[in-house]
Amino acid sequence: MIEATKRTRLSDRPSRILDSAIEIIGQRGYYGFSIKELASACGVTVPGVLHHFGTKDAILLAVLKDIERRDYEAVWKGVPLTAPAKLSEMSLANFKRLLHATVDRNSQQPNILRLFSILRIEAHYPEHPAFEFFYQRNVRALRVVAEMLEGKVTAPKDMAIKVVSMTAGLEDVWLATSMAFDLVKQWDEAIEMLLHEKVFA
Amino acid sequence: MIEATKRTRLSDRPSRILDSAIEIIGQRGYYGFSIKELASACGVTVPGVLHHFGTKDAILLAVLKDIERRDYEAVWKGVPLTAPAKLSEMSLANFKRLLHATVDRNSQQPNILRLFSILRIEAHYPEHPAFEFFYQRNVRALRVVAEMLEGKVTAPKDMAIKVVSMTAGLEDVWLATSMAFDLVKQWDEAIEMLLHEKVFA
Amino acid sequence: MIEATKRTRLSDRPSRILDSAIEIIGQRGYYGFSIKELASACGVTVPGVLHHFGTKDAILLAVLKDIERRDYEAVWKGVPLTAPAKLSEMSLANFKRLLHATVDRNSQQPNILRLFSILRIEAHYPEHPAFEFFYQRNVRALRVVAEMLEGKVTAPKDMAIKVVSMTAGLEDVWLATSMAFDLVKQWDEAIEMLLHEKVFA
Amino acid sequence: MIEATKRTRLSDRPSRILDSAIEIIGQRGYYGFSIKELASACGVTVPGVLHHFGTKDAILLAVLKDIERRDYEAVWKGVPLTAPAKLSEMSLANFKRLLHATVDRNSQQPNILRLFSILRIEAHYPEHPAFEFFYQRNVRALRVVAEMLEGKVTAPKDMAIKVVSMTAGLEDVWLATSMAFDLVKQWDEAIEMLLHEKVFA
DNA sequence: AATGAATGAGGGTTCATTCAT
DNA sequence: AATGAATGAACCCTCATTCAT
Repeated sequence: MIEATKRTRLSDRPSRILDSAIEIIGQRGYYGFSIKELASACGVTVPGVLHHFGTKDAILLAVLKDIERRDYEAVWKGVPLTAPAKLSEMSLANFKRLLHATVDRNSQQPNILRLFSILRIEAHYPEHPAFEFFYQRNVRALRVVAEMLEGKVTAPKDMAIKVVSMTAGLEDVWLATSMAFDLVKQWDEAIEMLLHEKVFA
Repeated sequence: MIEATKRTRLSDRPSRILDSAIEIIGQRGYYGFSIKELASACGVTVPGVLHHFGTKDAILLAVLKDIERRDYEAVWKGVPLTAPAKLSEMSLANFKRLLHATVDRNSQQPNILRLFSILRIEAHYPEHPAFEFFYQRNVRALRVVAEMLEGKVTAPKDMAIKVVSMTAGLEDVWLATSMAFDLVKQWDEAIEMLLHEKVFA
Repeated sequence: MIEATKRTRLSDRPSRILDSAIEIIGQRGYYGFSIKELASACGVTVPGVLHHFGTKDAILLAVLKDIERRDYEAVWKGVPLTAPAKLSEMSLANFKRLLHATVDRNSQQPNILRLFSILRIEAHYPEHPAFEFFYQRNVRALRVVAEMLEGKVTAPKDMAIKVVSMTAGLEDVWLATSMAFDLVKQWDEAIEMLLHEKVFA
Repeated sequence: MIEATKRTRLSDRPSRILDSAIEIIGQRGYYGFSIKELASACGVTVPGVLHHFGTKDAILLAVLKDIERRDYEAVWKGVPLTAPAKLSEMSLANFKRLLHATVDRNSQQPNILRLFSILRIEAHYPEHPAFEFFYQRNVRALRVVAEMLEGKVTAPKDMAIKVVSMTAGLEDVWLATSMAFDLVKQWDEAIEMLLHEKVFA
């Protein structure tokens, strides 16, 4: 039968399944995504997929945690400031650099961006399996950005809302226009405009 | 059930169905929404719903067009400028006033806002029944805003991207935080910051 | 749903489904019985069956209630004594006559007997969907028989246990031996032996 | 705990598996019992269980034979009469003593009793893996009891049916009432009533 | 002795839809 | 205008079992 492709390395399958899941969930969201589609997309049977993750919801959460972990390693690992007290000591330039790096990374993996875009909205509904994940994530994002802006703008919490909203909004519109503009450039300009107010404060 | 007997001449049942549909689609999106749930939410049978709209996709489009029509009547009807050539003649103050009115109206019907939020993202996928609707709507929004900004900012198209993104982003974050901040106030401030660059142009 | 006559003229399909369900559940019990088998046994599709009953558990309960209703109409309807106070006024001869009629009827519908035999035991487990049904039924049987024996034997409750147990036991053994003996005759003799103690009381 | 097993040598795992199996099968029967549940109930993997027994059916039969063996050792071992010809020579007092001991033992291990109760009924169906086991067991029980009663009652075979039925019936009702009465006492009394006829014979 | 991987078959249930009434 | 019946397809998930390790 199949000699080469059938028996692969041990941990190969689960991560290949997660990769396929990102693609599919990124297109149809959680409700439009089916295990069967995922299974046949990576050449496994449906129970074969469930053998590794147990449940549809578990697949979703595994995908989210995997992406978050990789993002953390790629962007945030180098940043030594994790204690909340220290976040406010970050310079404005470093703040921009950090968020710029995040947006830049996002612009290079649009399928992951698409997944987060759609799930973030779907998960507003409390019974959604990723509700908790995104609620926490959103709260944390607003808090961290606000802390970073502490002492640099007049109303850090309000500015955090605007910065986070602008970032999410630009990413969504970017995807909606089939990536027809330079996401990073637009974001850089927008951030400049938003933070320019500091001068007058 | 007793209420159903005193039906008005023009059956208000279709519009009551649409109201329920807004609620449900706004929570679970198109894929997570089922006709059965819609039917029992407004006390009709499933074929009873289909009798009026024929198809699940048709329900979705009917909802979208109904909302768009009502929005148009509420916000845009008073604006005399519809011809593309005339849009650029609108004053910056009127431009802000118009968008402000839209955001203000949206903030008063969060369930409709939720519906547009989720569908806008879901419909990125070309096979989604509302793909065409949202693609056109998005293109039109960017074009109209850009035309309005013509002659008022240095890069109207770029600014349109930022304004549209900021609006969408704020609305999403507003919903995600259980409407924990004043959407209109944040939007007003953000628009001021974005359009402030005009001074230096 | 709550209707006296199950068999509607237009479509006897629900009652034909119940008849097939008796057969199958009587052989494999609740856990060994599948809707698919039931469906193809009476020429319907699986959703066709579920259209009428909604759920596997609901089928089971519908079967039980249908049988109980028919038994009530066939055996107990003629008995005017239903008020607990009146049960003890029943003569011993009438008591025997009533239970005899029940056993006689059971001996004529072994498939229904088989169904009750297996479910009665399966339902000892509290999570079984028929647990409540059989628990109540068992309590009621012991209570009713005890009341009937009031004033006729020295220990009515103990005798009720023996009578009920003997009846159930004989029916089970009868089924287990492929109905190799005369159930009614054995029951008549056994009851005579059990109630003979009255002489010495 | 009861140190009943004598295979204490290396691996008591098989017997621990059997103990868990008794519990589960006793609650849900053969059809409602799954290897997975059994496995996780005793901290082994599914193939781990199958490694010892090979098959689901084999587990069932191993359980039955193990119980039968222990019952034989506990109750019947002391009885010297095994040759059919000798059974009829047993005194009536010894007959009662022997069956009393069996019922007494059963009353002390209700989970095993439950298992036999449910399987005995389930196995009426010829395709059940324990059909043969219980059919033989039932035939043997009726024959052995009949032989024991030979020369002591007028119709030994009929009386055997009643004695066996009464025993099984009392055990079932006892379990159904959450063991609310004294099983052994009820059985003793019932047997007295049934065998009282000897006086008139 | 014991496990992780994988699978074919089947479980109950929901889905959007058609059709006769 | 509205319903009950019915269905094919798809849903997530569990089953007992095999096999390489």
